[in-house]
Amino acid sequence: MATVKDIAAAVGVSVATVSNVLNGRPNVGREIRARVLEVAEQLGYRPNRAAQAMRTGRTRAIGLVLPDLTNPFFPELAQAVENTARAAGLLVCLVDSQGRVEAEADGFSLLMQHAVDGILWCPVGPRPPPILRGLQKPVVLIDRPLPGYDVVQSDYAMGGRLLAEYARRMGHGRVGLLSGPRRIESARQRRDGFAGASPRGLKVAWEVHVGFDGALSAEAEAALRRRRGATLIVCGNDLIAISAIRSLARLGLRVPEDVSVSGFDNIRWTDLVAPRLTTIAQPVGAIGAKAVEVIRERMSGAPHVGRRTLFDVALVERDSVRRLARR
Amino acid sequence: MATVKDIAAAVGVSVATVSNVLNGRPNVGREIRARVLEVAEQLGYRPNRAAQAMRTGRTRAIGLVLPDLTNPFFPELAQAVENTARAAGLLVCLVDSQGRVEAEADGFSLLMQHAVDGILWCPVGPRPPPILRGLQKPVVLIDRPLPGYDVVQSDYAMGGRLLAEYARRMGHGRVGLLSGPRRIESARQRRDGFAGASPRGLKVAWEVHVGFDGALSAEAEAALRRRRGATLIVCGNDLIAISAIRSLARLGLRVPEDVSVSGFDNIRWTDLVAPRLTTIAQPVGAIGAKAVEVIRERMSGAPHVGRRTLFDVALVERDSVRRLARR
DNA sequence: GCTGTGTAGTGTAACGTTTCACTTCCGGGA
DNA sequence: TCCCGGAAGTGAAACGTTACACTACACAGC
Repeated sequence: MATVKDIAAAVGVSVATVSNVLNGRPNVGREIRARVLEVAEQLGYRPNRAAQAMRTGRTRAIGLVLPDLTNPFFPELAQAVENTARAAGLLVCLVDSQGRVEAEADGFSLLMQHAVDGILWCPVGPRPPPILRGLQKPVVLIDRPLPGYDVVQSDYAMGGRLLAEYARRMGHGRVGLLSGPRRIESARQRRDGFAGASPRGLKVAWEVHVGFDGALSAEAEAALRRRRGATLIVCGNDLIAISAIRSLARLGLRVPEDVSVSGFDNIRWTDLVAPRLTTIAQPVGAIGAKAVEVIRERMSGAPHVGRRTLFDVALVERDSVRRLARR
Repeated sequence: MATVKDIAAAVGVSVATVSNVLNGRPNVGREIRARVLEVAEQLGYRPNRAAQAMRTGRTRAIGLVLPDLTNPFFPELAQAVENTARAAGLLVCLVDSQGRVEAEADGFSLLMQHAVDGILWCPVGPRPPPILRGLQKPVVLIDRPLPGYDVVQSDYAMGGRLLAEYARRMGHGRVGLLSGPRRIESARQRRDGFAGASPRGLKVAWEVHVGFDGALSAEAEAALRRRRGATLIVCGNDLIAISAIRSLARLGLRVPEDVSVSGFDNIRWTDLVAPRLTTIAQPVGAIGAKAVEVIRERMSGAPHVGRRTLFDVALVERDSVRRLARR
């Protein structure tokens, strides 16, 4: 591959001048500038990123650390991040921790060795791993806030509120909660948004916490069996909702005729399952794009302010929640 | 961050010796070796990949170029690839081309600038883009073969055969094909496997090609409306099958009571849709892991032999194909 | 005592780029 | 005529690592 040296030799100037041209510095005359650009083009010159990285300490690559690509929320996010980043000339380095903090730490270590310029991170745990302490590169959180970090996410409180109001409007008085993990902040926000909205006459009969991957614990199964008067099961995300529907089906209960179920995320395929899922849609693509934008600002020196960027969400009404007759 | 120089200074040897220890070269005595390792550990030394890359020309990073993370086959694949790669100390750089060859080419350019050691690629087009001509790094194809490249994929011919035999066994005599894109080799393999198996008494009544993303063309909709005696619709993948089921539902047809549908891939959620999809399962995780293994061999000098690694697939019998009464 | 061989360790150039400090040249003002 | 300032361009060091060519030394065999 062609190097600055080759260009310099071809044009008959010094490598310093070539570098100056390539980096748009002003101290080069018109003609030489033009010549250099021309030759670079025609030699198919591409800067050697490793050499640049070595000299400048910047790699023009970012890390994307995700908990589980198997949850359809994340591929969509990753796609948006990658596309936005590539448009800005940034390479995306992927880590999928499969929900394990040790894998996450390994991933960070790898990313740090490669000296990525910044990290987009959706954390699995409630606190940053020690290895991040020694990182002087910007980190921007996606979807799940952690104290002291910038974060880009949906307005989950709004989502919870929307759901609560909708439940009331549809005549539901007692609901059961199949919430996401206790230690994941975004799960808590959804839950608190719902519980906190509490329109008159809406009561949370019970609550069980389960994983976001939709695997139901024995406790959750038991809760679905008993139900204690709940006419609507409000689930922490769509995966949980789909699992709940299946579980209810095994109990001989039909959704929404016998019991209603709501989801959260509006992942693709939620309108393909039966019944089609009523859920909260979030602008995943916009979140990914915004996250890249934020980290780019941070990479170019913007101060870290622990800022939270929120996106509006919307109720998507489909078939899994039934309107109850007014008593 | 600590460098070899720091270690050398701390131990009181030359940087060359430190490097020799770190790279497991033999010409260092026991004691010094131990000292160096100890100090490296305690200084939290991590090799600077950029500097290594510069010196050796190897980055210990690989590219993963995918057509569409939105298709559930690929996240699962990406997860397997990333995990296997990370276990081998390799960083995965992601490109999602959204099915566009220009985006694919951009991605390659980016990966080449960053000098990845190899590329895992699931191509969207029928031929490699020109930019790949100038690449001297190994490329291994995943899922979709291209002439002259190594490829790791499922035995799609076997899948097609399995499906054909099953169809016959279930009493279906005339089938319609909703095949994947004509120009994608893996789609062709599935199709040919099915059509080529042709047990006695099994007839392909019609065939329409559609995209792997499950968006049905007007022609496809029309074919589903007419059906021309087909009792089973054999779909190129699960996304197509799910779309077909929806489309049939809009026509007032129930699956499998009125018409049967089969899928391909066994993506997650296929047992959540209604009816649960009968399909062909492929070992996605194993494919991803194997692909990493193959590219690692290639990276360490194994010759390029245009080798094809095939994985067995299996029929997953669920509810979307009905047994027909023997006439 | 000499040569040969093997082990342990070192000095330093090189990879491709950026950047600081420097030189050279030219024109204008005093 | 001399000096100054700015514009245009250059030399070379530096980033962290590796690897080649080398030295120093000990010891065995004759």
